[in-house]
Amino acid sequence: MSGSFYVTTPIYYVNDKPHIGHAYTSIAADVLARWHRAAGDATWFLTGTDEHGLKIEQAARAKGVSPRTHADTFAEPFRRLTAAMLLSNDDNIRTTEARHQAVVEAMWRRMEATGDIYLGTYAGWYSVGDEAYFDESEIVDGKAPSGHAVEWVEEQTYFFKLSKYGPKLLEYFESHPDFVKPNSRFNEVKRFVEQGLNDLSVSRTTFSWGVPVPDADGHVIYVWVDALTNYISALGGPDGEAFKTFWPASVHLIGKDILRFHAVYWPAFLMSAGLPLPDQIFAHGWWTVEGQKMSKSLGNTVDPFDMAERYGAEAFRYFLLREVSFGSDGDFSEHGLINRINGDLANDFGNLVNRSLGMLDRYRQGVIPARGRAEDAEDGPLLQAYAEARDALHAAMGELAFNKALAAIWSLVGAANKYVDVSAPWTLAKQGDAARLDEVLYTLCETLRVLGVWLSPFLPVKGPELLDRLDASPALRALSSTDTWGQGASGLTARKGDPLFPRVERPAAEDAPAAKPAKAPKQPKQAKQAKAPKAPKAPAALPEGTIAYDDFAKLQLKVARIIAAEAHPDADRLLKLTVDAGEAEPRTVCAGIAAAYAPADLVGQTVVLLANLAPRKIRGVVSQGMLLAAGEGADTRLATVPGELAPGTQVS
RNA sequence: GGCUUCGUAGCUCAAUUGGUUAGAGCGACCGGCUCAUAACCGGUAGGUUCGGGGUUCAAGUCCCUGCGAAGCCA
Repeated sequence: MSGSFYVTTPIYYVNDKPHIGHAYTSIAADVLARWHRAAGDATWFLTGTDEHGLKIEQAARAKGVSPRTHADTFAEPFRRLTAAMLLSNDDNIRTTEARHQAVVEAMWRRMEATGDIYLGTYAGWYSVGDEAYFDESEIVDGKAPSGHAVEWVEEQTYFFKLSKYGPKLLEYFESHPDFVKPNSRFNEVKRFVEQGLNDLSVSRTTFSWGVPVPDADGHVIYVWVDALTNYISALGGPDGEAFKTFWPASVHLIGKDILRFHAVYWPAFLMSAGLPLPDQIFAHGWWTVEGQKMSKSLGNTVDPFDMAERYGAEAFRYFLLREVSFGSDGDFSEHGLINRINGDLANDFGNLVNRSLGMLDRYRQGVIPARGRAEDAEDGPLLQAYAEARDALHAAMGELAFNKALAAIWSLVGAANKYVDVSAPWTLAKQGDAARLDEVLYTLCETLRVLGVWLSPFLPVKGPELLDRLDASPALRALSSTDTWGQGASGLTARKGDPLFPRVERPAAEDAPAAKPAKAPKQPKQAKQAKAPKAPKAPAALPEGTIAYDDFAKLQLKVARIIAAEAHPDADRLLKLTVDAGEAEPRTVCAGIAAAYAPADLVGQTVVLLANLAPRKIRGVVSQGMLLAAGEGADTRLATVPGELAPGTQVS
């Protein structure tokens, strides 16, 4: 199935810092690019920055720097995204580059030659914030629908005969049912075009930071003509070598906010210029953060650099693509991220690698054995899981269903963990059944190899690292080497190594959600309530993490007396305490203070108990609360209460 | 205001052209194993499929209506 594959992200507007949305699009594009490279396709992955426009010009002026300097400064973090998110982009175009501007000019001339550009007068309300004109009827309270300020502008501008392309676009949509994904978005586009298109004003005279209109002093080419053209200017334009190989693009990945520009304007420009249209435009969804809409004013934007640093870029990549279906909105939370890391990456996958290579190491000194004796009843389910996962994975990648692709891969991880259980290599080793043990270990190594290949596009460091440990040759890393079972070589020496994905500790504050207080009203409502009344109030300048008194009041802190203490039966670091909190029954509480206190020293101490913490089973003992303490290890000290306060007394 | 989509187990989501006892993951509970990263495997958990009405031999799956949410357009 090798051919050519060209994937793009939007060029990111440099008036903003990179956030989770930018990272998301780029990561998705990266996974596609890596997948297609592994499949042997000639692949090109383009990202870039949009650096023109009135907003940039004004922001630069406000800072007293040149637009160029401003653009340079703000483009830099976007370029760092490549290293931080482990992107494999082949190019990173900037609209301020000469190679781009030349192609924009060429595009203009082509459209002009077709007779689609004419000079006219535009009068209307212009919003700098939206970079768009609004009709009188759209103005709400003297402002743009977005709330941005507008000003009345009358200017001579060039127009593009967009109206002429309505029928052609509809015809094209009809014959290309996969042109826009998801389908619901395609429907929106169709409806928009069906309503009739107005000609589009495609030049500006109100600013100069852009590509000049050829032979028309004072006119600058409309930002979207400029911006969209990046997809071909990066290929050298219509006459470029790369253009011949890679155009039309296989897929433009975009956020749903810029769908119309990509699905209506861009195709119309291309038609006018006599160029082929991209195969597909895929609009993905938005991320909310901890249930709330992401916004600068709320200060809850997710910084991808921060996430990569704290949890690893791969874990972040995995979470974003696994958590929701591409095309739907999703919610980002650290709680969810940690669940994915610990559950999927550490427990399921990482541990599978660790236990498998551990046994190979122990029983075969790390040498991947030749096939031994198969047992259909035991091997069958795993081989079937492999075949099903393989087919599901290919199907899912074909439709950009990354979450399904990962689910398919994890179904094989699950089957392999079960296989270890059922085949019980440790028993085979004890019994000396070498032929069977060989087969089982080979099977596990082959599974790991397949997983390594499949996961490499998603986990571009840990995937190859696993293959390194398996001593896999380049041929054994190609996607095609996983098309049929058993291509993995015997006789190679594998290295066990450290756990691929260590479990991450949940921040103490994160623990609360485990109690799961029946999540009351749904997010959107909360968001609105929180927003409407709060909006006028500037977010108070309180330190991050500040809580309201009400939040504190939720904690039931009580004085308690320790009436018994003993070592926890199944955990070295814990003590099992019995405390009197002034209630009918004494409580059992597990505390991680074994290193600091001997049980006998504790009886009779008066301490502080968090009494309304959800009970939790800790290594087999149900702990009904938590004692306040400070310090770590042997330096831990319980918070004690001097004197003789009665157990049950409220601490406030 | 018009149009579109959606509302399924505590949470996130599945359910071929309407068709047998509505599924999975996470969480919870119980049990098993010991190779492994307090990991892994198994089992259980009974959700009026938002409410109401209708079509049909049969509806989560079609129609009407009410409520709620989201999106596009004006």
